[in-house]
This record gives sequence, C-alpha cells and structure tokens, in this order.
Amino acid sequence: MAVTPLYKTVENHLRERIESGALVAGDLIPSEPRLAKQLGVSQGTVKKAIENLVNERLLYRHQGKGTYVSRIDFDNSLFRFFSYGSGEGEAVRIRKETPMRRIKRGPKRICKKLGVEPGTEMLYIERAGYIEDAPVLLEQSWWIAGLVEGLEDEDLHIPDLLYALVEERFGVPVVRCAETLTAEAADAQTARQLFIRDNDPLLVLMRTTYTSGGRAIEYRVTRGRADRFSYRTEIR
Amino acid sequence: MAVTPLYKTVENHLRERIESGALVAGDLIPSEPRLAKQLGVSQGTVKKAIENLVNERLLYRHQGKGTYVSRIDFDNSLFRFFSYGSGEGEAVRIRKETPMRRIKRGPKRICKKLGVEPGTEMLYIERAGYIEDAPVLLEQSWWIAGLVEGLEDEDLHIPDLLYALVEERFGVPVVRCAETLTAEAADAQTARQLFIRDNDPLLVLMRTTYTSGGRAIEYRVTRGRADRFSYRTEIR
DNA sequence: TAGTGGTCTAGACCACTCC
DNA sequence: GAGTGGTCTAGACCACTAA
Repeated sequence: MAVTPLYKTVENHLRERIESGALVAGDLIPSEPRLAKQLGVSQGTVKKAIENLVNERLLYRHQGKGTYVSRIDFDNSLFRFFSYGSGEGEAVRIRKETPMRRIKRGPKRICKKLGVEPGTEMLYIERAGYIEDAPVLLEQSWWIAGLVEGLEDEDLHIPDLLYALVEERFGVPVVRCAETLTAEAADAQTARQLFIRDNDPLLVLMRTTYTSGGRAIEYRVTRGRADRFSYRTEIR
Repeated sequence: MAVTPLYKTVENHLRERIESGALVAGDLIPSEPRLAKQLGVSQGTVKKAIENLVNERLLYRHQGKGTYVSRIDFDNSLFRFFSYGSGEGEAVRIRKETPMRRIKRGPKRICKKLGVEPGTEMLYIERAGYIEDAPVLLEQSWWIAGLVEGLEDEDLHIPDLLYALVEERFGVPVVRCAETLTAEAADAQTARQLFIRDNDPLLVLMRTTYTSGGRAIEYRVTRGRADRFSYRTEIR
C-alpha cells in the first residue's frame, strides 16, 4: 500500500504553490498554526514538512518573523569556484562585463537544449569575467527572446548577477539550474581573449536555467582558465 | 547567552563516539529509548538529534532494525563522474589495475599535505582505470607506510575500491575525504598512457583521505581524460 | 512477540521581532 | 503584547524486522 505520510502532503502543497508561481522567491508563507488549520493537521506535522523544505533550501525561516521562499543560491554553483593561489579557498569577486548582445535565431543544438522549436528567436549574450582586471572567464548565453524583451537594449545595464535583473524587470523567477562540468583545450580565439596559449586547459560549465513550471529559459556555457579555478568539496 | 539545545548535546555525544573510534562504520548505535534514558532526555529529543545526523549522512536508519554509523560514500566523490556519450548520466563501471607500488621517502610536498615530517616513509602506488579496456584515468597515491604495512607486497591483490582493503586488513577506518578538482593539459607521458595527444585536457582530482581523529592517511591525484568525464549537479 | 524506527498529536515554555 | 518560530516533553499508534 502506498501510504503517503501527512507531512509529505503538506510538503507537496507548498511545493506546488511555489512551483506554480503562487508563491515566489522572497514571499512569506502562512504561519505554522495557520497552515495547520487550513490543512487540518497538527502544527507538529506542518513543522516537520517545513523543516524538510528548509533542508532542501526551498524555504528558510527567521525566528519571530516567519518562513520565506528561498531565492536560488548561486553560491552552490560549480562556479562557486575559488581562485587558486590566494590562500586556501578564499572566495574571490569576479567582475563581469557584457561586450555583446544580439537577437538571432537559435542554433538547432541550443533550441534542443531549451526544448523549443528550432529557429526560435533567441537573445545571445557574451560576457567576460575579470579578477582584478585580468580576464579569467568567458560566457556565452542564449535566452528565449520572448521572455526577456528589451534585454537586448544596449542601454540596459546588466549587473554581475544577470538573474536578479531578469526576475525584477521581466518577472521571470529563476527557480533551478542544472549544471555539467568538464574540461577542454582552449581554441585560438578563446586563448587570445583569456591571455593564455592555444590548447591550455579550460574548465567548462554548461548550465540550463529553469523558471517555474519546469520551463527552460536559458542555456549558458562558461569557460574559465583552469589555472584560476578549482572546486573543493568534502565527502563523508 | 550561548544556550546549547539539548539535541545538540546529544548530537555531539554521538559525533564524539564516532570520531574517537568507539563507534565505527557499520556499527549499530543504541536505540532511541536507550539513549534517552542514558542521557536523561526525552525520546523526541534523541530522535531529533539522530535525524540531524542522518541528514548529514553520518548515520542511517532501518525501520525495525536500528540506527547505524554510515560507511563513507564514494558515490559522492567528484569522480562519481559519468562517462560521456553513453546516454545521459549513466554510471559506468571503471575497472582499476595497479601496475606499480613501492616504498619510498615522501616528497616534501606530499608530506606537507599529509601533515607528517618531511622524509617520512610512504607507500607510493600507481593505478590505471579502464572503461571497456580503454584507459581513461591514472592515479598516483601516497600512503603513510607505517599504517598499511604489507600493502606494498605485490602478491596482495588490490580491489577496485582500495579503501575496503585498508579498513579490513589494516583496521584503518576511512572517515572523510577532502577533494579539489581542476583541469590541466596532459604531459607527454600521461598522454601516451591515456592514448591522447600532448596537451589534451585532463580533469584532475586531488584527494586527501582521513581516518578517525582527523589524521590524514593518504594523498591522491587522479587524472582523467576530459572527453570521458563530466560532472553534473543541480542547484536550487 | 518484542524491539526498532516512523508518524502524528497536544501542549508547555522560550526567544525573537514588530508594533 | 501578540505573533512568529525553536525546543522539549509525553504518549499513541503504525510498519518493519528478527527470533
């Protein structure tokens, strides 16, 4: 018998309200007693459901204030990389510039990644990342043009965290990303731009970004100088 | 005032018993009612403490059986990599061979990583990993020789998961690893061994392995063909 | 059948935030 | 002071495991 625990039902209720966009990042959700009454369960059960969602980082809580829907945490990106050399895993600020943006039809490969018709109009953006004025990464990103109309305007300044702008200006919440990391050898053009030699190693991060309802909105490839990036973790 | 919640005290009690080696991987810990009595708290508090440690994957539970100390989970290694090409993130078995092992004094760099005196005797091991008979990774590892006496014997077969042998044969539990991932270009020798060209990209994983009490026991560098490895994750 | 963990409830008291 | 989440307790009932 597939018996679903009550707290799972509560979790799913909240998950759906977030996934559907009824609750968006930063929103205050109803309090424990309120939810308990609404759903006809005890406060302890609501607490357990919320605890689980907090562990998943879908929600966060502040004593005395309430429970909020999380903003996506890019500190968990694989490019939460640490600069090499500078004493053991210290986070380093990467400044980003946006030298190029242009509307064009999406290449077949990209359309497929985003699950849209081949030839769909895309906004193509190229960015460069600097650590203390030295270029260390290059980023190419394709957005579904219809979702971010006006982002192609060169007068619109793009902040370091592009997603903040997309959420605020276009009302498209960024909910989730899938990332794949690998390495490749630099081609001539990339090498020139990053001041390294041809075939020097690059770390390559491919990212698909999703908004609510599981819709993909962006595909992005970031290439970073391998001598400037590494990734650390603990296993237990 | 720094008030420590009771369940934290319980967590720390269990953590200490594990860290000290009084409880080792696979052991059954006392039941909830037993711990509650021992420590003079309610069963709910014990349950909360254990839940937290389960979330950290330090423990795992089986309904009807009990609560156990986790074995280290190498599926969480960054080299829980997936082979490319073979349909989307399917795990692939990597067969390992051990062509070389030798006792020698540790290079200064390695001794420092392991926190031992320069010149300490080490067991140096070279291994190669194959996917369907194609060599895809090379591994160099340095062990503190005194801890694994006899491992240098060529007649002693080394299984794919070396750590299993170390735990069983030498009674040295593997408790934790720290990993750093980056990329580099293949040198001539590595390229030859992996059947790639000089300067082709490699993913490089550096790992320090620890036993109980925070003592480092191994330093390892694994180099894999970038075209055969990638790493995936989700961020939320 | 006895012992384990898993779910759920009800209620007490505390600490923090805001008005 | 009213409302929020955080901690802690006590106890009921269920599901799974082992003998």
